[in-house]
Amino acid sequence: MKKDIRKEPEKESKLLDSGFKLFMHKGFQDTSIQEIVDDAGVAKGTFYTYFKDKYDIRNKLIAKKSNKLFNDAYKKLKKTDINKLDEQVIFIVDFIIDYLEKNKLLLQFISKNLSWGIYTKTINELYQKQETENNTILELFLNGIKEQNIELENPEVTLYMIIELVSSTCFNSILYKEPLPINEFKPYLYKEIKKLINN
Amino acid sequence: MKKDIRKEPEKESKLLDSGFKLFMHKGFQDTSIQEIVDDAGVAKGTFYTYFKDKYDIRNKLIAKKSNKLFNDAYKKLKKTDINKLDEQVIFIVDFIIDYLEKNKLLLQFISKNLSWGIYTKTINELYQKQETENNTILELFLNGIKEQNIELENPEVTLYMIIELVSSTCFNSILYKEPLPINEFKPYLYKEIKKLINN
DNA sequence: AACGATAATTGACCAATGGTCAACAAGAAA
DNA sequence: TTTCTTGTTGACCATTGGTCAATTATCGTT
Repeated sequence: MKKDIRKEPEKESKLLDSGFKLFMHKGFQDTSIQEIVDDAGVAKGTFYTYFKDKYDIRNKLIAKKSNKLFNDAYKKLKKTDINKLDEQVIFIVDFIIDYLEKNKLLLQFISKNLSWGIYTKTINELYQKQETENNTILELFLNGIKEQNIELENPEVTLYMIIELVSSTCFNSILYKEPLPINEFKPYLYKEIKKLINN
Repeated sequence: MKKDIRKEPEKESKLLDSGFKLFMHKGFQDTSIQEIVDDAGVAKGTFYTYFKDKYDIRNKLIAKKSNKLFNDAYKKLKKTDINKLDEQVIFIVDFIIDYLEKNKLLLQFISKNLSWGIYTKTINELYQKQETENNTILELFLNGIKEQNIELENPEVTLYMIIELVSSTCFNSILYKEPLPINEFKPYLYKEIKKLINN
């Protein structure tokens, strides 16, 4: 028997849009499901055919938005002719910082609700349903290391540390100006990234 | 007129204990205030004379527990004769990792609920009410730099990056074994800490 | 000791919300 | 058309965070 797919993707994406809009302006806790479905123009019960619960829509939103941001950065990099690995990484970091600085609400939303476990789990789910693109930065990184003869004991771990260092410090630098406002903080950060890559 | 202080600190600490116990075993969301006050043996209203709301008790718990852990590490360090700055920092990091590895529930609680803004704000409040000790690692770090003639452009920023790198990566390594289980991950981390301090 | 003032405590009560489900609608297959 | 599956609806429920008027305990003052 063929599986019947009648679920309209429009409804899900409408709910996602409404959820995102409301989470941005009112925060996750202060947004009720009733408000989301009202905004999306569907009944409350419908919400629960597309999402397991309130956390489910939040996780999917974070995963999608983060992933899009990341892929945009990667696409823009491919249009440049930057060819040194450390500069490539810094280009991507810079793109992401700029974007988040201009979208502090998004950053706030991500940093308040993101946790590594949730993120990887949801990204994985979306990837298996082919609703998201692959993890391109790892490829970039591994290729760069091969081509440029960079010696790293464990590239995956190095990349991981760079990502963590960037995200945790930049979030604070942009949102709370701690320990420095982002523009003063950048040089230190980039120096450390170079150190991590070039030994 | 003298200020009347009749509030019993016992009640507050009983509520904190009950809250901690329940948050550990049932999680923050699944613990109701009714359960906390029942466990502490007070009425619901009393809760709200000691804490502004449910988030308030959570923030105070995180701040207190994190602070205690940190100070325990520092006290133990002072009993050793480690005198190189990078080794001192690694000693403290090691102490904290060990502790959190043995108390995964606490780590989970902290990492799920901690955000930098909340943390610094709450620590600051507690410090002003003299309910917590001072920020000793910064002193250690600055003293070490002076005594050992280490050259760092901006020591505060370096220390900050070390703390962020350690916390974000170790949390994931212990809880999710990503990118490596903590024991395999440690060498990479310590190498990077040394790089950060020694250039 | 007695009194008044202030602060702490209580628990019934309320409003809001996350989630359920029986009934209904719409479309596909026969 | 009839049947079956899947999507949709919104009234309804249980739970919970937070309030507040009334009560009790404690301190300073006379």
